[in-house]
Amino acid sequence: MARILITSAIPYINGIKHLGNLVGSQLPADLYARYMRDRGNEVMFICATDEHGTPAELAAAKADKPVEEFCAEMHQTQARIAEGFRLSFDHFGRSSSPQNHALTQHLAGKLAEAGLIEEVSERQVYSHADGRFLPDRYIEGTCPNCGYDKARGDQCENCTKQLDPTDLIEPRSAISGSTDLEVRETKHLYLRQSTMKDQLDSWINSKTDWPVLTTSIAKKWLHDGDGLQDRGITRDLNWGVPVKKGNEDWPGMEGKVFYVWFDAPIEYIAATHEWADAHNKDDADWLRWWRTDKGADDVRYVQFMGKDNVPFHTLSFPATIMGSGEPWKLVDYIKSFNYLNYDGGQFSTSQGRGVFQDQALEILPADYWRWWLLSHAPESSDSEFTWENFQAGVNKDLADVLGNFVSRVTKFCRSKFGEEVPEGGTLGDTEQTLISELTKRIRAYEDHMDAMEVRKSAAELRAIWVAGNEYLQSAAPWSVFKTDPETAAAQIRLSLNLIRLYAVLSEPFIPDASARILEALQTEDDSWPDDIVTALSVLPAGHAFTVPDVLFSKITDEQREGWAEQFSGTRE
RNA sequence: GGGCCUGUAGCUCAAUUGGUUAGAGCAGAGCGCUCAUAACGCUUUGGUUGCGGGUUCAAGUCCUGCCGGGCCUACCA
Repeated sequence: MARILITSAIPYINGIKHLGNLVGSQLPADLYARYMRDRGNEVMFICATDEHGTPAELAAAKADKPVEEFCAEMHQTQARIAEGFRLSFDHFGRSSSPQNHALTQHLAGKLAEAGLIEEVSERQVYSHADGRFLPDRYIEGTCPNCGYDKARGDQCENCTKQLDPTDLIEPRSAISGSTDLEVRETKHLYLRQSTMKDQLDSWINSKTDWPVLTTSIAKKWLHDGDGLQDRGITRDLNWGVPVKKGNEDWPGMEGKVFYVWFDAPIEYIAATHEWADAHNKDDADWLRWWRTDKGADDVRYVQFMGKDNVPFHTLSFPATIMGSGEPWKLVDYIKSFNYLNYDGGQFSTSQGRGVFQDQALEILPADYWRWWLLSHAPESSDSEFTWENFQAGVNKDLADVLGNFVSRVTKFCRSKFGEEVPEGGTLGDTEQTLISELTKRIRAYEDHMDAMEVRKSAAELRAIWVAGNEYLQSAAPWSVFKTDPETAAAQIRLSLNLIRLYAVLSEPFIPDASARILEALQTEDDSWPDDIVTALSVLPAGHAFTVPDVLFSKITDEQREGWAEQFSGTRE
């Protein structure tokens, strides 16, 4: 039994996320966590909300709520949605937790002791009307290069020229529109990750099994231009982790907080601490996942994230961990994803384009989304959601191939033998053929799941479902029954056991349907089929079951057309 | 501008890292079955692998030049 630590990139707090966010990290992480648990491993699956930063403050202001209250409510909302999608986090934490405050401050103190923190005085734009310093992107003005009047302070979207906010002609706040801006001197802490470049480089180079997407992004940041740059890890904001050196005040840093990208990944660790506290456990219980000197040396740590998160997880966070000089667990494998597009364009939060997570759950059960999204996960390149593909995939795979198989077997049994597993008869060559095919396919499924090959796993699972229909067609118990009911009984006994096997194998993808099948079969035996023959004899002759309701009803053309219309434009 | 990824059947994707005749699912066509959610099974149509050069006994795979799509480019996260 292995110990697997799994983290999903933590979703930002400023609103409800769309399906792209789900398929890019949380859903595949959940698939892997469920599978690893099903295989009997000890799993710690952690996620959280990422709550700090300017956008959170602005979203709270827009909602006319104090930021603490806004974040607390939105955390609850996101937690409910995660529950709705059956994301099986061991803990869903908050980056604003006291545990994260303490750990972030502690690690900053350690980095300072190691000489890896530098104080830098810099000039930032302050807006009197907004009462805050403005990040470059929140300053708008006329581009000095092309004259575009909505250029942002970091870059002109029109001519793509990189800008400094002070380059802008007639700069104004993007928040309030105020032109009452002032350049102020302010002091910030920088993480001297440039001094760790070689260490990070050799670490990345040692990860030869990582996806190209992951390592190429890391190498680009390490070697591009002047190489890895130092990074500011503090901000002039109210909402965040106050800058401290461990428990001590940090002279000159009063009123400042750590930058959200500094404290967000630390929350992976702190959330595990939150988990321990929430379950009345000791520090040792969470430290054994994270400290290699306290039991974590045999932990395999896997991170899931969208490609936009890769630099922070391959460079900044490892620099924090390594630089601390303490034996915190470094990530062993990073599974990164491309983006999911919506019907020919990007999902857009601001334009309300695409399907948001709360809306998805309102129109269809979680399993529909889980199956389609995972079987189309954007692994090798961006992938695309269209209503036609979604309808076709869900109807064919879930309703016709799997759902109908369960239906035809249980209903046939009920009509010919009653609602219990029939006895008598023996198995023949057709059954041997099925068993050898299942054995081969299930081992392939395990290999793909172990390798986190999401789409290939889904395709193999589907092929396993298809094998059941092929078997029924060649065994044809409905004709055999007319002349040889004993043999038909043996065939149906095997088929009923096959349904249980499907429930077990499918659990990581479609946990609700899996549970409903096991309930209908009136069994709690969900053990993994290490041996197929054994697994196909779990339900003995005489075992009672019930015929389940339709597992997956089909998406109609009318529904599809209605939803395509409903989600094309602005969110209600 | 720079870097990276990507382009394979009408659609969504494979192809053991250079090795037989480029494979699956969906959609289309034909046949079969009648237990089942008009479901299932079998057979089948469909490709000059974006385009042009090159290396090689051998190229979807490597090199090069175009064309198209996408992402990142460090103060949104």
